[in-house]
Amino acid sequence: MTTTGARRPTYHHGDLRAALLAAGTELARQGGPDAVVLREATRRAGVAPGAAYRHFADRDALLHAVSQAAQADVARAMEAELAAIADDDAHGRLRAVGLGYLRFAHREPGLFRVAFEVSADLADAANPVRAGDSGRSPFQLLSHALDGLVEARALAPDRRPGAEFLAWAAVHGLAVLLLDGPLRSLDDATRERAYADLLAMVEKGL
Amino acid sequence: MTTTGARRPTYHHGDLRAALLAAGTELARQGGPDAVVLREATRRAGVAPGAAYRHFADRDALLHAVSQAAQADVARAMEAELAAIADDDAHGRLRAVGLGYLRFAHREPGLFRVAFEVSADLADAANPVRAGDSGRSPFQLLSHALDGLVEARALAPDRRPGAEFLAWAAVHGLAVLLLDGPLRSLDDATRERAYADLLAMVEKGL
DNA sequence: ACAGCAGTGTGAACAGTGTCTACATGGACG
DNA sequence: CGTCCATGTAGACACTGTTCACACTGCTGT
Repeated sequence: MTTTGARRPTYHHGDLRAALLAAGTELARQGGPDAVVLREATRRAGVAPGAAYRHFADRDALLHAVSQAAQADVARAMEAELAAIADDDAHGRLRAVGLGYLRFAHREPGLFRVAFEVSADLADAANPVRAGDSGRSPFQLLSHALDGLVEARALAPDRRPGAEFLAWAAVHGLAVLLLDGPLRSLDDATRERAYADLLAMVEKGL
Repeated sequence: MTTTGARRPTYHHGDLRAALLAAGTELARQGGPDAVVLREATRRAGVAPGAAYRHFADRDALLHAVSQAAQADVARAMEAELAAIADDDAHGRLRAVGLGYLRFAHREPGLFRVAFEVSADLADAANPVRAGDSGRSPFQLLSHALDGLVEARALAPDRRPGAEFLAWAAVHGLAVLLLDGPLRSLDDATRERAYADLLAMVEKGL
């Protein structure tokens, strides 16, 4: 997974860039952004530290790449939840993308942090479509679900372009608070009810 | 500001603990959590690196202390907004604490990040009252404002204990998205309108 | 087929970091 | 006045990101 997609030169290593990205992703999964240590990634790829600089300008560039891959993972999780919902159930579709987002944050806290705490990347999250990467960004999925809801019910006739951000803000904020906030240790049922309550609040408040 | 309050022994340095905390806070203000570098703090205090370990067990302990101080700053900012609102204006008081929170995040992004991105601290944010520190925590202020609103209007008769978290989630999420998200560079007027919109959404959705 | 070459990985080095240890110092208190 | 414990120092260690000169490798053009 997380194949770069482009060229596959098969030089000395095979595809070091992909190997470093995979190692970085594994580190991110276990320990969040700070755990993405360049030297450790090269170690796991069985390569000297300097080799990384043939593929990434910086430790930040590696972290950036891991972050983009993690954002794609979030989007995939959202789409998976979406798959079970009928196309005309606008209410359900909004709930699904929100749930996908929140559940991913709980299931993969490290990746989630890297996806959205790496500052420069959030700016990309709302951008049209990433170059090669296939799917939509998490923000686009949420925004699209909101569009559907607005069409289905005449929910907010004067819906201004910021409404999707407000919804995202609420969902993202709950995810963060559940991640390392006062609600960290919560049993599954209560947490799931918090998801539902928040999404209801968002839908009602828009 | 940020005086520890307790003993002031005037040993070699005077009060190194406070000096380190001040230096750490300044570093946090400029560069967020990663910028809180123990050695740099000792350098600014004019002291050897090892000296810090007489007052903080860890770099993490220093960061933790800076985080608590920053949380107190957030609370102060919220209370400052609250001061201009009449006691019986429950609507206005909820808005005020939310605005204080959001405006602080924009004015002091580095401190805000340290206040709420340092994982272990968020758990404390909701706790009753911190040991020596005078005022309320940001969460308590928000929760209190919500209580007022519930009393004033029979807003949510079956208000479950999680409602304040949902409101906090929405406010916090917007703050984060505005900090290093796609809305980063936004003119002041638009940003303030986003604050108002979100708080309206929260109030309507509760 | 062979020389060249650009892409790729190596090894050693540098500065900077957190952290530990043995040692020095100086103010407080008997 | 003398002792002692809290405080600060010096130096070391392991680790990090980053850079440099160098070595290899496999494709390219003649």
